[in-house]
Amino acid sequence: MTSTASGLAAIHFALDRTSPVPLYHQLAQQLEAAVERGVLAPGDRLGNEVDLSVRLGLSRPTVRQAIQSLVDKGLLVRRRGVGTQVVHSQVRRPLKLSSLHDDLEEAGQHPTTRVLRGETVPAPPDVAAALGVGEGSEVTVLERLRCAHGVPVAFLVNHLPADLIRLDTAALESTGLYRMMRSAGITLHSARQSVGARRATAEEGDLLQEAEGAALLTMRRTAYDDTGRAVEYGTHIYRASRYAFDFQLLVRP
Amino acid sequence: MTSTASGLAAIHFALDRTSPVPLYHQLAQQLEAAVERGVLAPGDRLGNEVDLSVRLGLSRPTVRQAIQSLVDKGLLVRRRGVGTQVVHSQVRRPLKLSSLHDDLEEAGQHPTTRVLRGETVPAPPDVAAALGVGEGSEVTVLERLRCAHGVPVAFLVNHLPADLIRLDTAALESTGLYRMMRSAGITLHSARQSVGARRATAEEGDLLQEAEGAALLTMRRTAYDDTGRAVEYGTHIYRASRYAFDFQLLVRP
DNA sequence: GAGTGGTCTAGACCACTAT
DNA sequence: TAGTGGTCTAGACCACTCG
Repeated sequence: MTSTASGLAAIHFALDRTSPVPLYHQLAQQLEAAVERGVLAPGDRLGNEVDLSVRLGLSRPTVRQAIQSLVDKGLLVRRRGVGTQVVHSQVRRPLKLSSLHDDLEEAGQHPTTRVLRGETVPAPPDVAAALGVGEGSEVTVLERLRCAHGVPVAFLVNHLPADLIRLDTAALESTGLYRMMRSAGITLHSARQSVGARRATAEEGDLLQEAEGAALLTMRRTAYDDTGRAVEYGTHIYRASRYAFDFQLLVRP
Repeated sequence: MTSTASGLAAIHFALDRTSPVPLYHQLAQQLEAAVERGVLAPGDRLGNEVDLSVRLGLSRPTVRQAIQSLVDKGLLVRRRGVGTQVVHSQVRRPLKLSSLHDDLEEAGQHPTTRVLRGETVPAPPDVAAALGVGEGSEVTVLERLRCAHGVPVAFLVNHLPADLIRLDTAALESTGLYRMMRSAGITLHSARQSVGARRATAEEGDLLQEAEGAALLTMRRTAYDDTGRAVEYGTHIYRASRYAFDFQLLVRP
């Protein structure tokens, strides 16, 4: 064990028991940071939960909880009788409730949004069905044009129960709908999505600067909060020539 | 507490300590079954981990582990100071490494597959890059036509390192590629996907019984195993008129 | 056989929510 | 204030993998 200085041995872990952040979470964050910074290289073994817990002055279950959270993220792999290893590279950002705004921002495309329409209307039948509200009850309808580098990328139509959030066009243009919902105290739980394709109508072509009949990606989504209440229904179209859904899946054992 | 017979109280849990199946997993399965059968209705509280652990003769961490696994699945929601509740309906099948074969089978569409091509060839540059193998090294290439009700739905092209599995056309036509890989001892870990759209070429139209220029859904996927090794690279096209990707996302807190 | 993760126990104290 | 989940401990034994 004197021959090689393993990656883990070189790491200094700083755990603060007075912090409100749970110990297992502090440990997980520092392990993840070590992986990001390359201190722990892909394939490196983390080895021996017991030793690690002794070294850190934590109980083994706490150390396990930290490691498990990174396994769930796909960053580490545990194998019985073998050990825990850093996963080999390619794993990053798992599929989340993807927001086009965030997607483009991460890709450095400086997205801008123009709100074309934002008002409260009686729910049409399809929207009422998707949101699980009475037909004709009040819903907020949003139509937005998302651009990157000044070029249209997507046309987004969203419907929300009218009592959920207050319409704020300025905030919508700068931060995106999901962040607004989050800061309005809505905790998203899950969403159903359907991704398809079709050809653009003449109007859609005008809007997105595509020819009539061009290929479009379509996405329909209904999002639910903790309580199972539908909080958003979106029907979006994307220029297939400029946008694709890109994501990572993790296989649950 | 005599006024209402709560759903949970009526359930008989049968835990077998001699079984190789972990106790927390047995409990999770039976709780899940109770939700599926409607014994536990959406909104029902599961309440009180401590009482439940006493009643079952389990420790609280074990009960927690069972509940946590169902929370991770999106079936239950826990809120501090409140309790644990069954999530309100709409949650089901989370996004997994989706296999078109399984998808269609679950939808009752009786899929059939015809292997159009299956051979070993030197890896072309794009395939070599995606699989992380040397250009020109041996890879297995598969071309398959997937049909439902005798009508073409998708054209699937897959590349795999040649040493991974043995080509078995019969098995491929009956069980699908992912099951074959699984039974060959390959444990999938994650995959990167990109979903887009474009218009069909004349050849693609012939193959899929669509007009030239029809909208197609496209999917590119690289799948990795435990060790981070790329085990499959697929470039698929789907008839957008007959197929859409349908899935459920869970938001991780 | 040695070393690893997987499971399980029986407690403890804390933080949050509701009333 | 009572009740809930959230965190944490200090052990124990088992199952699997590898040399």
